[in-house]
Amino acid sequence: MKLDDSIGFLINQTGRKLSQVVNHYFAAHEMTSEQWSVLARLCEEDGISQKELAARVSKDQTNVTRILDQLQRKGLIVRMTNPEDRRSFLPSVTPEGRQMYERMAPLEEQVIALAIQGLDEKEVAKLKELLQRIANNAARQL
Amino acid sequence: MKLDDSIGFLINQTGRKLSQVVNHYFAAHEMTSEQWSVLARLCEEDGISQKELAARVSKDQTNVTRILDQLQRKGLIVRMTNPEDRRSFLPSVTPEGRQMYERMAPLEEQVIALAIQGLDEKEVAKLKELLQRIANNAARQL
DNA sequence: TCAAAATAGTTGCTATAGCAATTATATTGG
DNA sequence: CCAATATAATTGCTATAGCAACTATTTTGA
Repeated sequence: MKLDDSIGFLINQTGRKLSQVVNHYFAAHEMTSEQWSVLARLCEEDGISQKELAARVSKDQTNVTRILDQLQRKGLIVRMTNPEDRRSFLPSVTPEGRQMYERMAPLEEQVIALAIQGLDEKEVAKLKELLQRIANNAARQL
Repeated sequence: MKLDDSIGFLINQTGRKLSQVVNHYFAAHEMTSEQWSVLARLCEEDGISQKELAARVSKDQTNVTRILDQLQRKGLIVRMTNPEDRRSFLPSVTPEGRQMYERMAPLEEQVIALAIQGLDEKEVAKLKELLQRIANNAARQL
C-alpha cells in the first residue's frame, strides 16, 4: 500500500494544510487555530472544568493546561476556583476573550468556505458523517 | 457557527485520534506515525532531495530536516551527498530502514482497517476524493 | 475514622510544526 | 567574469501533542 492511499495520511495532511491557512490569517491577531478552538469551546460551554474542556476539544489535558496558559497570559480567559472541588479550576472567558472569539470566527469560517469550494451541501454533510464515524472507531481503539 | 460544525476542527480532531492509535501501536518499536510517513515516502521514491521529500509529505522543510535527524540517529536512513548540487542531500533508506518500514506497514494498515470499519468501498473512495479536493483548495490559498 | 486509592491539575521531557535568520553553494545579469 | 540574487539545508525560537511523574485534594472502604 502506497502512502498516498492511506486515509490516515490523507486526513492528517488535509488538516495540516487547513491549519496552515487559518494560522496565516490569525497570525496578525496573535492567535492560533488551536488556541481558537479551545476559546471557542469555552465560549460555547462556560463553567466546565479543564478536564471536561480537554474531552470536549479532544485534546490531552496537559496540552489544554498549556493552551489555557497562553490564553490567560493574553487575558482572554481566567481560571476560577471551583467551590465544589478545590483540586479543579473552571476556566472562564473574559470580555476580551469573547471579543477575540467573535473577531476570529468569521475569519475561520471564510477559510473553511474557500476550502470546501466546489463541494455541494450533500457532499459536505457526507464528509462530516464519515469523519465522525472514523473518529468514533478510532476512539474505541484507545 | 458551533465548533462541532467546523469541518476544519473535525478533520484535525479525526487525524489526531488516528495518529494516537497508530502511535500507540508503533511505540513498542520506537517509531512514530510521522517518522513512518517520511520513511514510507522515501521507500517509495528513493533518491529525491530533502526539499522534494518535504513537498511529497506536505511537511515543512525544517520539520523534515528534524525527522530525518531522528531516522538517521536510529540508522534507518543516511544522507548521501548530491554530486549534482553540493547544497543538497539525497536521503536514502538503509536496509534497516526498509525492514522497519515493512514491519510497520501492516500495523498501520490494520489500524486504518479498524478505523474505516462500517464504511463501504464507495464511501472510502468518496471520502478520499473530498479530502483531496479540500487539500487542493487549501494549498491554493497559501 | 482515616489510611489507601483515585482524581484534577501541573511540570518535565521529547517529538512534531512552522517562521525567521544563517550558512554554504549555485545561478544570474551587467 | 563576478557581484547580486536565489536556493538547499540547518539552527534558534515558539507553539502544539502526549507520556510519566508529581502535588494537592477528594473519595473509598476496612
